[in-house]
Amino acid sequence: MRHDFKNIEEKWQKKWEDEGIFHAEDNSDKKKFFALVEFPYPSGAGMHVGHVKAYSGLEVISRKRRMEGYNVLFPLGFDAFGLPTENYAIKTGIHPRKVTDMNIAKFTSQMKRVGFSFDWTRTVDTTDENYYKWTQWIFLKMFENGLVFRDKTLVNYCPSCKVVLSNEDSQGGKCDICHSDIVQRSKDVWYLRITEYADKLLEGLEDVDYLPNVKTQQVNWIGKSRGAFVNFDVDGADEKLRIYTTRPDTLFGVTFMVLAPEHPILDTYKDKITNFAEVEAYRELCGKKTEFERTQLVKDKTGVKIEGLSGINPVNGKNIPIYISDYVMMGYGTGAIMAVPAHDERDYDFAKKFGIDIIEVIKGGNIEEAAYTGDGEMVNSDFLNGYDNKRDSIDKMIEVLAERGIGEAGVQYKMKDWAFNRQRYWGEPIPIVHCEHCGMVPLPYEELPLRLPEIENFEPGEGGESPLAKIDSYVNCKCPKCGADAKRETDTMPQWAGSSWYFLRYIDPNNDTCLADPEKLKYWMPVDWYNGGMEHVTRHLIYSRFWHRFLYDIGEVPVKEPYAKRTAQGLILGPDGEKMSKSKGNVVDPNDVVDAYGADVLRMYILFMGDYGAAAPWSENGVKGCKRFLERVSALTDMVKGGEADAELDSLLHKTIKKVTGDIEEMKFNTAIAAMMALVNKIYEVGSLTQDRLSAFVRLICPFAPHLAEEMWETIGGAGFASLAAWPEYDEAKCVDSTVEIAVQICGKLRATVMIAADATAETAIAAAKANDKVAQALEGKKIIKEIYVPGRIVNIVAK
RNA sequence: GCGGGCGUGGCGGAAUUGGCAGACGCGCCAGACUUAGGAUCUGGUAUCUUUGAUGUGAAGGUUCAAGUCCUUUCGCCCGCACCA
Repeated sequence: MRHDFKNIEEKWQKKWEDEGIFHAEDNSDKKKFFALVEFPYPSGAGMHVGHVKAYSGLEVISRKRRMEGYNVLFPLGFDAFGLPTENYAIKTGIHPRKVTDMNIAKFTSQMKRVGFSFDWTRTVDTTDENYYKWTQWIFLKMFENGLVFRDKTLVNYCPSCKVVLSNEDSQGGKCDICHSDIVQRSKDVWYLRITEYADKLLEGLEDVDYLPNVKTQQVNWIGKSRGAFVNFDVDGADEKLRIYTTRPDTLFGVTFMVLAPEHPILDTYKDKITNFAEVEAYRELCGKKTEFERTQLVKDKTGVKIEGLSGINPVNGKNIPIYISDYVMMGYGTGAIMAVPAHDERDYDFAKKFGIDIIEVIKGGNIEEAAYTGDGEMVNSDFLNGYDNKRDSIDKMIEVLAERGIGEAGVQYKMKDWAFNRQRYWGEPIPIVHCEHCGMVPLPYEELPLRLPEIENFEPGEGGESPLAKIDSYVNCKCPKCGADAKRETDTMPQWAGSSWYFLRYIDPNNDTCLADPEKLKYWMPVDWYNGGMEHVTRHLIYSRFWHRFLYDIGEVPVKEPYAKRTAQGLILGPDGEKMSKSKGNVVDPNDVVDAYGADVLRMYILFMGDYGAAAPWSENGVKGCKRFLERVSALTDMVKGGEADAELDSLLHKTIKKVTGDIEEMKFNTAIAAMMALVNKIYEVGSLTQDRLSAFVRLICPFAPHLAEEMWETIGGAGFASLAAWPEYDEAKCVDSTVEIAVQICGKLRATVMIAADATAETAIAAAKANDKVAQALEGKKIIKEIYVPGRIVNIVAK
């Protein structure tokens, strides 16, 4: 019997929806399970196979949890603000609102066809004014708590998208949206003070169950380092030059200093700098380099010596030259460094090029040839001589120096404050008014949401200003504080704003008096399991942990960390093993697979193709294999017979239930499916099975192939929905074989296998092994030195 | 450069964490049923000089026993990257 997947899939999807069987209950005594997947950006291209893989993991786990009796919240929404929609609107003239609605409708119907068990009654849309009202509300709360500021600094700017980007959005010097080169521009922009939460974000990682590499990546991104700030007197200036170093132990090796080209002290003392023209020329040269070029590690250092100013080394009073060079960044530390060429590779390269002294202060290397960055005994260091920077910690060094009034302990982070704005239309308006008298004034909470105005032209301004700046009726307003004429902020929030708290809104999606009801938050939070892509680890995952921790600090949410557990799925590669892309023409459309093979086959194949966390190439033949398997499964209803169950088959069934139950929890879906395939092969070999064995199998496969499972469940007269039936249990006793086949090795080489009782003693096992012909033959004339029996596994006899 | 990971048949991948390497699937080979097979079913399928030997990128080592642990080395992928 061939099953008609099109009809049965439509039939069950409709029944599930009509009866609302996947709706999470709000006031329940049941144990809760909150499963979260990263909500999609509803692009015009529709659903991608990557979406299916990203959601299928927790889909299976959520379905299993429901069958285990949990109250499951497994929602999906749409992260719909963003540039692609806006660019499409610019190109076609269709309003972003319309484009978004169309795309959401398309995505929703495609998701439903896959049979995902999302609770569609809790969908959120970040572009809905009832949603972004609360995004704005959180922004104002941050403003109120001093976490929002405006600063004119060098920012990452994408000339193609005409927007300012955060550090997270310009990794590798490329725009995260269009991949063109980022340039540095001086601009007045909004920042969120995420650095204030750096330590809290680090500490929070200790209490959560994240994949180890997710944790390490976040730790590295935050990049906390401990060191010391040291002030150097400047000959020729009446202010001190402050530097940050993680190696205060090498202070006696300092032979020069380097400033970032943008360092403000240069402008303050430009009259004293006799070669200021040269300095200006070098600055101009650096300005032309992109941030990416500038951060490339290059052996060939460039720089200019500052004539007229020199530094004084605080430990020995020596006069040392000051240089500017672009290998020092204004954005990290103080924008100035003490250079120790003997023990730092970059300083070494610079000193070699400019002919500066190299003084060894740590023994262990050969400074004639290269910088020595290792540990060792300290020399040429006056009062520090005899210390060993391996034995004595950096903290000890800082202490010794501080006693002499040199430097103080300090901490630095690689993470920078979050540039929080886009000069575009399709984003949350920033609810701030600029008033001549009162400065930056937040909109009163009761005036939220601040709606996006209806406009015709979405094109951003040439000078990088928001299209909203052209709308006078929007810009001109009254100051909420003094009532005078004022101007509204025209920047909008970046893409990541709406996604920084969306999981909270699923809990209470229609609440219009607060983010979400505190009682409901208490029941549902934290998210029990969050699955998503590795690409979000240093963006969304950091941002949303920051927002959530802030909301905790102001008492809006009941738990510190939003996500108790975080896993990640691997990419699906094209059939050629390359990353799928339109230009390579290797994209597989999941909708075609659903059309040709059905949703169950698609789901099954995506989970079977390999390790869930690893990348794996698509294979059309692999899809066919899964189709074949499901055909064989569907025919099982014809094989039901009464009478006694086959004992061997029964045992395998219980082992399979145990295996699948455990594998799902570890996201080892591929081996779970392999075990079910092996079971089906065995059933075919036996030729029949009993009704209750089939019932158990149908429930077992239900999370993977739910439509087929429902159909079979109905055929065999199961009550209600298979999706809500009890998860099959296994009998531990039946998972243990009474007799086992064990391997017999002689000197580590396999010679035979023998059947013995599972609970056999070492003596009987070894005796049984020796009784084997081949073993006896191999042992003939040899002296037995050692006999090993590993229960249920192996006998190894060592003989000479 | 730093951090993380990986390397197993023709292919995707398994291996109870030190205990019979290659589960399961694909592909391939043979057979059955067929007018037909790119459908279905059954059997086979690591390699070789096949009573045996050799095999998990390479070379050493620990062990009764190594894909798994240690050392060295080669190659690939991902993240960060002149972070002072």
